Amino acid sequence: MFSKTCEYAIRASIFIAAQSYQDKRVTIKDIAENIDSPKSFTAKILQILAKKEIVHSIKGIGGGFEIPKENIKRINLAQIVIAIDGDSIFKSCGLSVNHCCDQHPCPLNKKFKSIRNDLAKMLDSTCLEELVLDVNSGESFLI
Amino acid sequence: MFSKTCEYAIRASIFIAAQSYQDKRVTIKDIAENIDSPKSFTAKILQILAKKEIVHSIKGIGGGFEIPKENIKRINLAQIVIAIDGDSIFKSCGLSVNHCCDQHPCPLNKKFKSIRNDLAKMLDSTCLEELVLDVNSGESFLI
DNA sequence: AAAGAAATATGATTTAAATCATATGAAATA
DNA sequence: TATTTCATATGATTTAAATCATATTTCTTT
Repeated sequence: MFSKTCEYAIRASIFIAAQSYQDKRVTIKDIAENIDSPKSFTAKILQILAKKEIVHSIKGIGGGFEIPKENIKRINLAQIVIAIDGDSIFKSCGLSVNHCCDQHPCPLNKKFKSIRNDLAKMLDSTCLEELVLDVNSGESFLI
Repeated sequence: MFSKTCEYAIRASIFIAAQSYQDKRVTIKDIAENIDSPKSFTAKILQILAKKEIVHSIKGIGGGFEIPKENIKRINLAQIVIAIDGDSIFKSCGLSVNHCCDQHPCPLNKKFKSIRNDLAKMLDSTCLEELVLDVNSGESFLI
């Protein structure tokens, strides 16, 4: 469904948000350990998220990553997915038929659109905050 | 969503079925040309489909691939997807969290399950026949 | 100002998927 | 039975994603 990169991005974002929610800033090492991801690879992903202003990075001693509390409500999964994988998951043809569209549909066009729409709706309506609450209350896990 | 291999498998199956529906047998070359896929790669995929008895292969002059008419009704997309990609798409965690399950759910477990179920339902309820009819009537395209 | 701790930037390596190429085997027909 | 046409089998190559490694930059603290 998502690329591994995107999965790590989502898990990292949730973790950072969960810590920021408790006023804690986290380093790459913290993140990698707590979401069980390769450290350098995670660093690369965080750079992208920082550039897209999904996470905020602070260099130097005491630095790390955080997500301002106001943003935890505002950031949704769709933004993260788009930042990493682009919007192909929302638009691309399920059978990779060239130029598949309503005027020139693949045999699955209609049925796929419905599922893709559900996915898009879900990603769009799921903000970090609700995921953070679940993680912080021990109802769900990142590892 | 699906691997490229699986996409080719689905398109090839639809094409073969569409031709079989009109009592025509097709060669690998025909298939590759008509679904715009790499020929040798397609051959490899067809071997798998033949072993899983989704398509029927006939060697020698006049040979090729076909899907017996009775089967065009019976074969659904889920069977093809499982033959190629396995059932991971129906079961795997959207965030690749280790051992994600109801007792140890990732933050997206619930929401993903709902979408995966819709997908499974769609693949299960879509048989080759309905796709073939669309293709043969010119309503949808494989290329 | 110096030292240390952090992110950033870049490039190399590994792995897996996708693709290409070719030799082999089986069936039909002449 | 020889030849041709097809699928089958196998392995090599390419490509892209994932991972690893390291040098550089920035910031903080002393």
